[in-house]
Amino acid sequence: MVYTSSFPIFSVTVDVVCLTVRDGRFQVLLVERGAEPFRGQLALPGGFVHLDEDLADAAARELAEETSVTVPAMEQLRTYGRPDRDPRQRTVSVAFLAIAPDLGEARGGSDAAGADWYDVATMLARRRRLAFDHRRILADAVGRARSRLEYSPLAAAFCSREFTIGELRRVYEAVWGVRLDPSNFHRKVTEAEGFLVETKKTSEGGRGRPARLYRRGKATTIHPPLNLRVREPAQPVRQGRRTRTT
Amino acid sequence: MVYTSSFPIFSVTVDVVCLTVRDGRFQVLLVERGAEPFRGQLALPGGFVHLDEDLADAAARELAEETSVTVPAMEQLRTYGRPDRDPRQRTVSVAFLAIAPDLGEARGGSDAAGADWYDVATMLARRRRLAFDHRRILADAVGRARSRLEYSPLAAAFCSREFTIGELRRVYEAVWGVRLDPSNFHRKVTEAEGFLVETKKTSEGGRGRPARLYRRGKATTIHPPLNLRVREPAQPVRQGRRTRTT
DNA sequence: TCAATAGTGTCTGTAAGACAGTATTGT
DNA sequence: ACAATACTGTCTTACAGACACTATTGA
Repeated sequence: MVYTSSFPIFSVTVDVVCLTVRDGRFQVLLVERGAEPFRGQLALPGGFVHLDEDLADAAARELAEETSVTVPAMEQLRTYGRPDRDPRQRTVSVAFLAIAPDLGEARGGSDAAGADWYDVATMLARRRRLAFDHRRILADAVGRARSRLEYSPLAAAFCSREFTIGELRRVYEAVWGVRLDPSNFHRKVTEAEGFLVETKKTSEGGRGRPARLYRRGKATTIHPPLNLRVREPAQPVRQGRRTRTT
Repeated sequence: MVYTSSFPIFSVTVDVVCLTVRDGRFQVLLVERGAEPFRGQLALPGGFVHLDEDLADAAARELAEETSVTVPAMEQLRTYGRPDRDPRQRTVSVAFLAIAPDLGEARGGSDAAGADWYDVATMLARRRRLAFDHRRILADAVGRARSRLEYSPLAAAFCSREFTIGELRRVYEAVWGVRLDPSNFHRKVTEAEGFLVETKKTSEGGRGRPARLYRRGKATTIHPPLNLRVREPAQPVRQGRRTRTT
């Protein structure tokens, strides 16, 4: 098929940064490219937007086609359009951020060669290569996710529908790469209006005292923001100066 | 000229939301459209991206062409791509946020029929009509600017190169639509590391005591965030409850 | 002189961090 | 019993808001 136009021709694609926390590790869903360019390299799932399709719909479709993962909602991240970012033709890519709960083992995608979860820190390491400008996109997405945790109930999207406060805390710890005080964390999130809804159930089979299960509340923003600050694993801050990021 | 492609054909445009504060009023730069569709209606400055042009460059070019305004930097806002947003053909528009200091009276654009500043509140009123989905874009931009004030030195971009703390405060008051306590504001911004750089000069010709002039510092984020809360004009909060947004 | 704006100092209440202490499970 | 995790309470300190007070100008 050949398309024609009297305006400059762009291709528009979507790329999806799908993040999760598995076993306390912050991970991203990547596919192995089955076609040129960058054949065989790791890349974010994504592809061309159809002419009659909304951007977010295209992102959800590509994610499902290539990885068989579906997520409840996606958030637009940023658009990447440097003239040289795709060697084939001028392509503008709209990136989306998706958050998935721990989905167990990786799924074979129906479309791409293979889809799997990878540690975010590893993929952001200098020497790792991702197709196109996907390393940059991943970095932007991680930054966005980290800041979203503080002001929005995003963390709950990393958990299954019902979760304990401990599970929620481990999401923060994995995404931020810090350790948090369990007591203070408990107080902050339970006092944040609309963030969590208590259920009558408790967890089972854990090592310690069973924990109450919660569901995500209706709030879309957290007031006041969690404003949690770091307690480094190696050197716990005991006394004195407040550890604000400076 | 006719372009051809074997991929679906999109047009890619940029739209610029250029905001300023003039006489204590929060305003946006709009042009009157000289061509169909939406001829004669108000719209954000913007237009088609050239094939070899970066998105941010296109935004700066269109802004300058249509309004003769230039700004030091622009920030990407969001991308709008609903299939029906342009009646001509499938168009994806990347919106940018630009902040300008008070530039005095409006300039005639060299390209569009006319460019002028309009009150943001008026243009966001329900009954106002802007071309395309530009009212939505404007609303998103205003939300972004409001939240940026708290965490970044963006407010200084609304001021000329050297400014007083009073001028800076009036930016916050205009953008947020609130009144702030001058003393506490002074303390917060002067204590925020890297936000402001003191000069030796003072303002002249004002009504009260001359104020020291400051320049923007090197910080790109403000630590800690200003976290300023509202003192309503009508009903000053004197005693008791803290006025956090709830 | 007064009005207006700039800037400093200080008090108070809220909330974050530290951490001790209690509760309830599996091993 | 002990380790592990969940949860509660309390002390201390940092910081936002209120506001009194001083400083310096123009009218």
